[in-house]
Amino acid sequence: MQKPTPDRPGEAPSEQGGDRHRSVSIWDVAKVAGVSHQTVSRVVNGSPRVKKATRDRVLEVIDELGYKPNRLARALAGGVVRSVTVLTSDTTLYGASLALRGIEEAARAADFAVSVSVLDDSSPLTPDDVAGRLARPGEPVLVIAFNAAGERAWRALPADFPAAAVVERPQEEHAGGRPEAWLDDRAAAAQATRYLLGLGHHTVHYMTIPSSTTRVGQRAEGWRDALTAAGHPAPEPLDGGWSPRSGYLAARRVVADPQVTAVLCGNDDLALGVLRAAREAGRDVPGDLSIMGFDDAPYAAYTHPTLTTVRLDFEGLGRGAFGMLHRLLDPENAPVLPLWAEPELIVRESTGPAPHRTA
Amino acid sequence: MQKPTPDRPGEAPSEQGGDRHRSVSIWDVAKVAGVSHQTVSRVVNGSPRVKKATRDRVLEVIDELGYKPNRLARALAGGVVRSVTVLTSDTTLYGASLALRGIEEAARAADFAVSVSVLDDSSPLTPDDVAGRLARPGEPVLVIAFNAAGERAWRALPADFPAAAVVERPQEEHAGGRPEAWLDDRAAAAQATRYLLGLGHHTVHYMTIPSSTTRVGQRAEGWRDALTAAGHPAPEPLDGGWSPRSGYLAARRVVADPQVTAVLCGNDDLALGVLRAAREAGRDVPGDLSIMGFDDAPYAAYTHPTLTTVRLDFEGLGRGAFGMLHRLLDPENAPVLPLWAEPELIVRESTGPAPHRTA
DNA sequence: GCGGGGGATGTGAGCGATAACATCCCGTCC
DNA sequence: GGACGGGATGTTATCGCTCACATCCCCCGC
Repeated sequence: MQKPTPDRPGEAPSEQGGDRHRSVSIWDVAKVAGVSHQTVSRVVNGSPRVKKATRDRVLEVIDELGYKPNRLARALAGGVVRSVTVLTSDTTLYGASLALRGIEEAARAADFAVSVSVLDDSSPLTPDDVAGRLARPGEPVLVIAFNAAGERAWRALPADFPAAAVVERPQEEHAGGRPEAWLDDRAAAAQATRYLLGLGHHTVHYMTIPSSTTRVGQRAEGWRDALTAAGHPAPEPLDGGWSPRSGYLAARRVVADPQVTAVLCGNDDLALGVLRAAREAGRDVPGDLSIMGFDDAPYAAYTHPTLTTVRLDFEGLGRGAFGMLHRLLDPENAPVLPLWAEPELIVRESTGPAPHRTA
Repeated sequence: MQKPTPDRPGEAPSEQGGDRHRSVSIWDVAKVAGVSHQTVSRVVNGSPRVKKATRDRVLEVIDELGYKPNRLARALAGGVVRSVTVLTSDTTLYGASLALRGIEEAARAADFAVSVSVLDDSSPLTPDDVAGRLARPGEPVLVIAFNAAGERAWRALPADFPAAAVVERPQEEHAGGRPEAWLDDRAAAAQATRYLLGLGHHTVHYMTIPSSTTRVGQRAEGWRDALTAAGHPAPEPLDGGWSPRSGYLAARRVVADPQVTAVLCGNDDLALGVLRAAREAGRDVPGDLSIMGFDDAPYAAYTHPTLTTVRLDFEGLGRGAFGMLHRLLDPENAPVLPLWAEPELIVRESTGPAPHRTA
């Protein structure tokens, strides 16, 4: 009489008092329900080839015992994946943090676990390094590539990884390539520039955010596009960073120049810094100078003056990127169609008609 | 000599062309190095009982093959942990996002993987639910409990989980309890209030952020403490939310009251909203009305007027919380002593002497 | 009445590591 | 010179789960 019920291989013959904290496993459920562990596995994974009666009983036992599948074991055994690692370079950047939130939401809805691994500029980012950040080889990856570190990670990622990214612009070289979600910043910047030109400004200056791509960002290109299309030469862009402080520092000189009547900034933080520089230089906004941001940060509607900006749907973008990855993993997964909202111009107080030219 | 090299149990006798993508495992290293998998494991885990020569050879092979231990397998087998799940309710709140960053930094330094699970208000948060979010039972947890959802999660967490939290205030009931990291908001708010009273304001109003605890937050208490200590009755607090918009809405009425000359806000976003409300009501800041924030968000130094606020070291707090957890897991882990910086009053333009009383 | 299909289940072999215990080897000590 | 002791390694059992394949059973058709 070795086994009345198919005993768990290593089941201790003693009573259950022994182990302090072992959680209920698939075997426990199987034993109570009087089926094999594999049947339980089938029920848990929704296999169709289980008789209804059996399935119901197993479900009942699962509920009764409070069984939760162990993600680790599942992944180890090579089952369905259900986890993503997000590679991002800064969880506090407005766009990145929203994208992360979007990813997390979508992932949770799909019952995926989300790991976050932060890239700093010093990390090597060889394929090996990236692989080392994963919970297990072959785990799906989402990269938030809004800046150089993110972009590098995205490039470093071996092509055979299941991965998707939120990027500033699609990679043309890898056209065959991997799924990427992006916002049409270029068009949005062009629209913003046209809007400013339409107000009568002779030209529009642009302050850059550090771009993920080597030379110029999408926003800068859109700005240049619009200027060129309107027959205006593009002035030299101003190098900004991400913070209000960097905007302030970069703007101090230019803002004093009366020839400059409109500045489009790569994000709202920069715009805020420029706003302050303008005020210190004694220029009225928007009377003497129009200042425009990008992103529509929550505070943009409450600064003084309130910021004209472009609203970007970073959260939707994150959700979309996850959706793409999800579909990549299994084409069954419906790609939610209207993935994210288009950029939208939000006109507030910081921009206005060009001043009368006195020169 | 039964087996020249101890073959891996299920090793396919065919050549290695078969499997496409299996990563190198401990067995592969063992075979190449001519030792048992266990010896490799010992080397990887720094066990002292391996001869130097052996260790060196194994390390060499590890390097040559690019072997990386599989976290999943490691965890499954009950080895050292090296992963944390962070429970947070909103990755975009300033404090929470910084705390998350701090946690991630510290975790990475300790070679821990970080998972993030976002709590929404609707999640049930029974112990079972929390357990379901973990990669595996017994995984360490860090809770960012700045608001109600986070606080609920922290309470719901069974006491036998290895866990730590970043909280608004220590839980007195569970005094025996679990490690918690917090900033002395109460003292900071009291200090802020005293500062305002010192400017000659007859009283100070307070606008709350949604508190994690049932009735009032730490900041509100500190404010009340200071008022009481100075012999002033505390006016009814204003209910704010987290956003500039909510601050604006909540302030519109009060701000018109000339009796109100100083408002301390639960965070900078609220202060920004109040600032706008004040401007719309025609009140000069800081001439007629002093407005003060909390947090020292990056933009606070660039608003108009710039915001007097309290700088809080959320990032350090996150690092500290991880440190506590790390030590909890293994007392060996040195508790980095100066865990985080104390709150610091940052005086800028939005506060000033009380106006002369005309009434 | 019997060989065939399937559907419903069970069995056994790993996944990649660690823990616990079993060996092996070699220098010491009596 | 042999038993002893301990460091260096090897072996085996597990962790909790999924795969691939083996069974088993029942119903159908000729």
